[in-house]
Amino acid sequence: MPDSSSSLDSEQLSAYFALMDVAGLLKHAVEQQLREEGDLSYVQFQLLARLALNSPTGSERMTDLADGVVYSRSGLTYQAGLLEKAGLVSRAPSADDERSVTVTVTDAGREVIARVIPGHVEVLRQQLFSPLSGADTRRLRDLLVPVRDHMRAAPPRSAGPRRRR
Amino acid sequence: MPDSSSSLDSEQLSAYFALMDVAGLLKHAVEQQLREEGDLSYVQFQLLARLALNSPTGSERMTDLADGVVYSRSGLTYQAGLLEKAGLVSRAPSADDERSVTVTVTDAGREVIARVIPGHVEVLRQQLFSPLSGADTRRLRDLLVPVRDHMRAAPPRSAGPRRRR
DNA sequence: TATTGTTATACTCTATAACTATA
DNA sequence: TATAGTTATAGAGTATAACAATA
Repeated sequence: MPDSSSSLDSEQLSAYFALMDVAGLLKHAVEQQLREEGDLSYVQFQLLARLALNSPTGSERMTDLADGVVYSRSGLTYQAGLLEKAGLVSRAPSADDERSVTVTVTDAGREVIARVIPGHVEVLRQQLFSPLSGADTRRLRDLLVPVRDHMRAAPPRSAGPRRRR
Repeated sequence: MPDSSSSLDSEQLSAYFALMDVAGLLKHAVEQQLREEGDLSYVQFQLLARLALNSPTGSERMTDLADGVVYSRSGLTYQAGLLEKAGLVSRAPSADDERSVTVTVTDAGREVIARVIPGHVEVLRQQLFSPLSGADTRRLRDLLVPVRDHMRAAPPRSAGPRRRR
C-alpha cells in the first residue's frame, strides 16, 4: 500500500506552505503598521483588541488572556507589564478570587485601538482581501474556522504534563 | 454611502483572525517538533528545506535565500552562520560573481531534513489536515496561492526606499 | 495540594547602521 | 555608484524554573 501515513500529497504540501507564507507575510506587514501608527507589537494589539472589542466589560483574568492569546504565563506578565506602563491597561486583584488578577483596558487603550484600526484595515484590504471575492473570503473562513477549533480542542499532545487548566 | 473603505465585514474579520490563529498555532506546534527532533528553528527548517528540496543543485545565493525566506540580510547571515557552524550548510564565494556567496546543503543537512520530515508530516496531519477533506485542502490551496502571489508581487508600499533589488 | 501570577534569568531572533569588497 | 554580504550592536520577545500567595 502507498505510504499514506508518512508523506503528504502535493496539494497538502502547497496548501501548508501557502498558509504559512501568507500568514507570515501578512503578520510582517501588519506589525509594521501597528508599530508605526500605535507603537504596538502584534501580541499587544491582540491583547488590547481582545479586551476592547471582544469583552463586554473590557476586562479579563490573566489566565484567560494567556489561554486565548499567548502561550506562556510569564510572557503575558511581561506584555501586560508593558501595556500597563504605557497606561493602556490596568491590573487589579480580582474581586472573587484573590489569586487572580483582572486586566482592564483603559480609555487610553481604547483610543490607541481606535487610532490604529483604520490603517490596520487598510493593510488587510491591500494585502489579504484584494485578490479575494466575497465568496472566496467566506470559503476561506469556513475552511479555517473548523481547523482552529480543532487545534484549540486538541493541543499538541505528548508534551510533558497537561498544558494547563 | 457605507464606509466600505474603513471597515471590514464580519466575514472578512473572522477569516483574518482564523488565518492568523491557525498559522500561529500551527507554527507553534511545528517549531516544537523541529526543535525536539532536529534542533532546528522554523527559519532554519525553511532554509534547509528550500535548499534540499527546492533547489536542483542544493545551492542558492545569500540574496536569493533572503528574498525567499527571511526579511533582513543580516538575519540571514546570522542563520546561515548557525547552520554552517552545525555543519548543515557550507558557504563559498560564487564562481561568477565574487561579491556573492553561494550556500549549499551538506549531506549532514540533508540527513537532518530527512530525519525531521516524518514527524513534521505527522504534526501537519494531526493539527492541520485532519479536519479537512481532500477537496477542502485543494480549495484552501487555491484560495491562498493567489494571495501569496499577490503579496509577493506587491510588497508593503510607502516604506522608505524601495526594499531591495 | 493545586492554582494564579510574578520574578529572575538566559537565550533566540531580528533589524539598523556602518563597513568591506567587488561590479 | 550600486550591489553583496558581514559585523557590531541593541532591543524585543519568549520560555523555564523557582517562588509567594491564595483556594
